[in-house]
Amino acid sequence: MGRPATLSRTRIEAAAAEIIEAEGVDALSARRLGSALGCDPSALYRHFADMDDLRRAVGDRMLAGVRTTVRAGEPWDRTVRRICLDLRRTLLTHRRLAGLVQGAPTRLPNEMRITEALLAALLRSGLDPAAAAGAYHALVELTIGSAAIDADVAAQGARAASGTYRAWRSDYRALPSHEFPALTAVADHLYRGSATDRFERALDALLTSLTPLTP
Amino acid sequence: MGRPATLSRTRIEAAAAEIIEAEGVDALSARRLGSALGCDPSALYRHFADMDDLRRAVGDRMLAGVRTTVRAGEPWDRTVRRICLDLRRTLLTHRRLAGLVQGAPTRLPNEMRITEALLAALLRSGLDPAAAAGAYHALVELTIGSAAIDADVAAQGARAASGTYRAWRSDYRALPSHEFPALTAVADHLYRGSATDRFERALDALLTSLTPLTP
DNA sequence: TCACTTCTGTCAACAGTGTTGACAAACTCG
DNA sequence: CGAGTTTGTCAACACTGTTGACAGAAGTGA
Repeated sequence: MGRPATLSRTRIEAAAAEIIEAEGVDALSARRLGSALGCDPSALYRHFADMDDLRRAVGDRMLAGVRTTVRAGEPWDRTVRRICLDLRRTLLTHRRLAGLVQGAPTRLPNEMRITEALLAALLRSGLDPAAAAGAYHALVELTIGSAAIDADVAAQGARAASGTYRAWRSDYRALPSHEFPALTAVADHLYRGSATDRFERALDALLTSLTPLTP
Repeated sequence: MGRPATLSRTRIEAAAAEIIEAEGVDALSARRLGSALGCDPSALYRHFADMDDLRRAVGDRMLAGVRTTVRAGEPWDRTVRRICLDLRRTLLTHRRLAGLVQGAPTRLPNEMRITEALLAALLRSGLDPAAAAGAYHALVELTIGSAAIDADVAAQGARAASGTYRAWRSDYRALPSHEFPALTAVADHLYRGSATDRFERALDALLTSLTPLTP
C-alpha cells in the first residue's frame, strides 16, 4: 500500500550503471542520476541508505558478468585462474569499478557468488579449510589490488596507455644511473606488455605456490 | 624577488599530514587546511597544482618512514620481505593513506627510493631484468592492494576490527549451506588472525615462487 | 627615488556535492 | 469517508574544488 512507486532499486541501479559506463564513476551523483531518471535527487534516498550504498549495489550489479559456473573436468587451478581473470577483466571494463568493490565481505549477491566459487575450487584442490581461506585472501587481494592500480591507466584506453607506459620507461631510463642503478637497469622492462599479462604472471606465481601442497 | 612567502610546500604538507593523522584523509580539504594554516584556501594553489597534487605529495612524505637501507649480509628475499612489510605497515598506520599512493609510477622522492630498493634486491637474487620487473609488479600490486583493502577496517582500530571479523564469520556460518557449501565450510577460517599475518603468507607465497628461479 | 615587474596571499564567486526535514500526492484498509 | 503508509518534491544546509580580479610586498633598472 501507499503511493505507487515509479522508482525501484533495479531501475535506479540500471540508470546509474549507464552513467558510469558512459562517463565514469566520478560522473555519478545524486543530481545527475535524478535528472536521468526524471525525478528529484532526494527520491533516491527512499531506496538506498546513501550514495555509498547505491554505488556498492551498482558495483555488485556489474559483477553479474563474472562467470563462476564450473566446467566439467576442469582442474581446480584452471577454475581459479579463470574466475580471477574474469573478475579482473570485469573490474577494468567498467570504468573505475574496482574502487567500488571492496575487499571487505558483504552480503551482495554477486560478490557472494564469486567468493563461493573461488572457495569451492580451492577446497577441491585438497587444501584444508584454513589453507583455502588463506589462499582466497591472497588471490582476492592480488586481483582487486591489481585492478584498482591498473584502472586509472586502463580507463584512458589501450592506445593512450601504451603511450603512457612508453613515456614512463624513457623517463626512468633518463634518471641518473649512479643514484638509481636498479631502476635504470630495469627501466626498459617496466610496464612492458599488457597489464593483464603482468597480472597473469603474478597470479600463476601464487597458484604454483599452492600447487605443491596438493598431491 | 616578489612578495616574501609565508607558506611553502613543506609547511603545507606538514599541516596536511597532521590533519590526515588526526582525522583521516577525508577530513583534508582546501578550506580545512587553509584555516589550519591561517591562510585563505586559494593560497594553496600557488604551491600545488590542485588538491590531488597536494595529496600525492603528502602521501609521499608519509612514505619517508619506510626503511630501505640494505643490511650487510642480508639475503635478497629478506630485504624484499622487510621492505614490503614496512611499506604495508606505513600505508596502514597513516589512515587511508593507501588510497593516496598509486601504483602508477611518479617522480616523487620516497616512492622512487622504495622502487629502487625493491628492484635492487630482486636483481641481487639473480633474476634477469625482465623477470625482476615482473616480480616487482606482482609484489607492489599485492602490497598496495592488500593495504588498500585492509585500510578501512584497520582504521577502526584493532579491537573493533577483531569484533567486525567475528561478526562476519558468524554471518557467513549462518548462511544456507546447500547454497553456499564452500563458504559455510570455510567461514570459521576467514579473516582469522591479523590481516598482517594473512598478507605475510601471501607475500611468502610470491617469494617462494621466485626463489626456485635462483640457483 | 620612481616606476616596473614578479611573486604571493585575499576576496568573492561559481558550479557542483551529499543529505535532511517538512510537505503533498497517491494508494490501501477499516 | 477518514486513517495510515508509502513515495516523490521542494527548499535548504553545509560542504567541496577551483578561478579571476585585486592588492600588498619585495627586488630591479632607469
